[in-house]
Amino acid sequence: MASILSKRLGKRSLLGARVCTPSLAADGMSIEGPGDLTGGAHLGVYDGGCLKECLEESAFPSGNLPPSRFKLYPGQKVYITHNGTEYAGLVEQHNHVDDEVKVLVFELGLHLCRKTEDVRLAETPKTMSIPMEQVMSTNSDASSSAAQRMVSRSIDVPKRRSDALDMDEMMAAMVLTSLSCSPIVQSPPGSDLIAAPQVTCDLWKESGDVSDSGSSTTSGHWSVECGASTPSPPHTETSPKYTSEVFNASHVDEGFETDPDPFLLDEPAPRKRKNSVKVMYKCLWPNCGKLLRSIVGIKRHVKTQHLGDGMDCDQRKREEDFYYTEVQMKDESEAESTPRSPSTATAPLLIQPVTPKPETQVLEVPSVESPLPSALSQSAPGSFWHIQADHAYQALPSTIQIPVSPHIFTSISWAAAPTALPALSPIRSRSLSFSEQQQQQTPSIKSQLIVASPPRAASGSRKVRGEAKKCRKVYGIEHRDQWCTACRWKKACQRFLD
DNA sequence: CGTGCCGGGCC
DNA sequence: GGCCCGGCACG
Repeated sequence: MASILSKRLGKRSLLGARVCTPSLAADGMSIEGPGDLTGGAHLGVYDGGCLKECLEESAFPSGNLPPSRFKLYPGQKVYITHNGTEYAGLVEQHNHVDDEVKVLVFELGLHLCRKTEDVRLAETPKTMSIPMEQVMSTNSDASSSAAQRMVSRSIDVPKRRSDALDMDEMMAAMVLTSLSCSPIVQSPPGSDLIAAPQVTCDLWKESGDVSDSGSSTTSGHWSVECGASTPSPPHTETSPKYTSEVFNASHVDEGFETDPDPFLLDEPAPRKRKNSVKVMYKCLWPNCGKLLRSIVGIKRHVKTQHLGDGMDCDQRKREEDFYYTEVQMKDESEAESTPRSPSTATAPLLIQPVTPKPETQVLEVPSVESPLPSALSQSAPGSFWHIQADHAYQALPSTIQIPVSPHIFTSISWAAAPTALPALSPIRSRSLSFSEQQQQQTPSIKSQLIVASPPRAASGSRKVRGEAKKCRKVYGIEHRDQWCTACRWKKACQRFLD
């Protein structure tokens, strides 16, 4: 039945139905109206309450509804103007073909025929809640209370509104969802987010991108890592950097660079950083290693700095992905907002490659390696010097001591570290001559020795007890006066050297 | 536990 | 610098 169809349409239509025109009313029964019945019509509904009440209540509501195509159902309460007076009535019949409505006006006891457009609908909020089923079942029934109920179902207007609302909400939700889902991904087009429906597509697309980059998979990490979530701190210096990057094509630095794109800063990246761990994207291009906060940023970097315009879009895009990797950096100090020099920037940070790409290996090397040597070079020398002093204290020729005693090894290992130092004093050099030779012969073990030796120095510095007899043993405690001086002094025996 | 001797104090 | 000794490591 057409009514069903129209009803459905009506639901969708936002328009309220209002039909009468003031001037018209005077005509009485004849109704003229628009031919179009298909439009969704919202009819006021009246649940069989008293007419009077309806009149009072509905006098205005219907008026608010814009005149338009609508459908009237038997039993539906409407208002019509007759002889200059408005009367409430019930729809008896709605002739779609002629677009006329037959209305029963109780007050006059008349059946009036009016054009649809001249009929004003009485609408009540109550009707909104009426379920569809009711409507469906009552369609064909023109009389009886059932008809009245039917009317109620027509209340689509409000419902429709809710629908619209839902749609809006959904849209909003989708946008939000996409935002939250694809934190880092947001491409420079972040501004697009503002846009409506179309955006959605892009967003979803983007989200896919996100997972692609691996950020989505790492979300677990974030949740695990607790800590102060640091929403992107103000990066005031970013702007300048950005400009420099943009304008200086040859600009290549390994430094820690904040994301140049202001849009990206406030986005997902901050969110992801639930704790102090932050995700960065590192350029894998040889000798570059640039760090950026966002995928977009790194992509752009790779594109502009390394790939250039040589290749076509597709190829370039693939290349972009290839030349950067995601890394998690543990940022203990909140210094992230301040620029750092290349050397200091990476050291305190824990760089943890997230992506399985082989290139990631490269990342760790620089940051981890650099601090190590420096630490050793600083600590080792001190111990070394101390040892040397000890040897000197005993006033024994270094050439003899070193080869003879098991300490040799120790000495050598220690010596290795100092060699790293550019300048050795003549004295030191002399005492080290032996060990230095060793070191030159086996440069490859240098690092090992360096690492192992420090601990030894502490405990191993003590001279191993010699096998030879000592003065004490020889002469006995009774003849202490016959001991060598060293023995008397409880020093290393010089008479019976091992 | 005896011994070797380092590290350090006293003069 | 000579002398002495507490204390540790080693066997």
